Amino acid sequence: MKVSKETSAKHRADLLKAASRLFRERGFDKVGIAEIAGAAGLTHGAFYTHFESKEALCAEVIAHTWGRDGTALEATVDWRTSVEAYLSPKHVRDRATGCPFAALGGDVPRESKGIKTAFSDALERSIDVIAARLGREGEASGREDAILALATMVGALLLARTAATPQLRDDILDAARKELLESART
Amino acid sequence: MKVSKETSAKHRADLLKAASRLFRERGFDKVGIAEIAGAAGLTHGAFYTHFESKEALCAEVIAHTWGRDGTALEATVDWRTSVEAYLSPKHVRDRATGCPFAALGGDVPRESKGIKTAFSDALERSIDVIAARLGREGEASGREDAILALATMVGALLLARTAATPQLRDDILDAARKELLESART
DNA sequence: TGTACATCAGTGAACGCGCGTTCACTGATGTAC
DNA sequence: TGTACATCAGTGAACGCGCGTTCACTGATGTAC
Repeated sequence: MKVSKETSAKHRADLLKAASRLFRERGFDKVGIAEIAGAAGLTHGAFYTHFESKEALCAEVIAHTWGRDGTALEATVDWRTSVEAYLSPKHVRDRATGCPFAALGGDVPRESKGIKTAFSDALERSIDVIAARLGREGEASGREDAILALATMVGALLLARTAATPQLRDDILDAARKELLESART
Repeated sequence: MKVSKETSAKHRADLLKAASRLFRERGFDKVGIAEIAGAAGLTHGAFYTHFESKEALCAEVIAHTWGRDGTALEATVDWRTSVEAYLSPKHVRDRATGCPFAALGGDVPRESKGIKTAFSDALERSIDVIAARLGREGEASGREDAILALATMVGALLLARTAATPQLRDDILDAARKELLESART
């Protein structure tokens, strides 16, 4: 049965939201259309009135995910607090609501061009955002520092998530946190 | 038809080798048993005389991959050369023969416990190897430095592989290389 | 404002396909005599 | 050393299953009068 325009728009947003969480938690391949639709309170058939294909959804999800509950890097809190939240056991656990770079970055090179482009654009924007936060008054090295900080954080989070023991996980988080907060103080 | 013990052992090694390359290139989910068997010159049925299941293969592949053409971190060349090889456009391109942490690290948290354990063990060993290479005469901070270096390298390689332009790719590689070679000189 | 009707978001059965896995069979290997 | 036979690695057809996608149908929406 038909629903109102507002309801339909909400359903589309719900599909994106559900896909964003599920993809980050389990990857593009391990989540089906039916499960995404179900999480949004719909059946799988309705999915195709909102998206042309699963691949189209993936690309749109990527563009959509940043600016939501994503990286915690664009937050209004100070840099130190952002780094501590990023490199926390909680973020290691909460893949579904965490950083998309760490959750999906490894999958992107295997996917289609549309997905790769959307991801790369988000990466460029994130670098700019971090550079703006790190940069002290027209410093030329802003971009380089931002890239280095992002790479270290993403790498540490990724490896921490593969650690089988809390000990190893915390060693990784601690090593990265120490470095990032020290270099920020300079 | 039956084959000799030596041939059978070679077939098993060939299956592991083919799976190691294919998994790193395309991930566990996007590679099928038939394709792995085919790459090893066998049919899919033969696979099950060597491995109990695909999952069992995955776990064994992880344990098997390090110490082969893996990370380039255990090489006989000096540290600077290792870092430059790791953070090179060639390594960005050659996923199939490159670092398993960057290629499969993102998938590991989604997989079974056996896979996670195998991966975590390899991570511990790699940290030790790097610590031994970095450590200067009984330095206490060896492990921490090793973790930081590995996280930065893995994060940079992962992000560089998602970059849609050579410009962004090289910016990422350059930023990480600069940092790693500077901090090694101290 | 009220009525008639075209639109179209959502439903659920159905499809083709590829995957992991099983199994009856084959024939070379390697062992027992 | 030579022969007979049990073993078992490899083959390829077949299986059940879940997936992405399609489509005839439904009925509430929203528009034309």
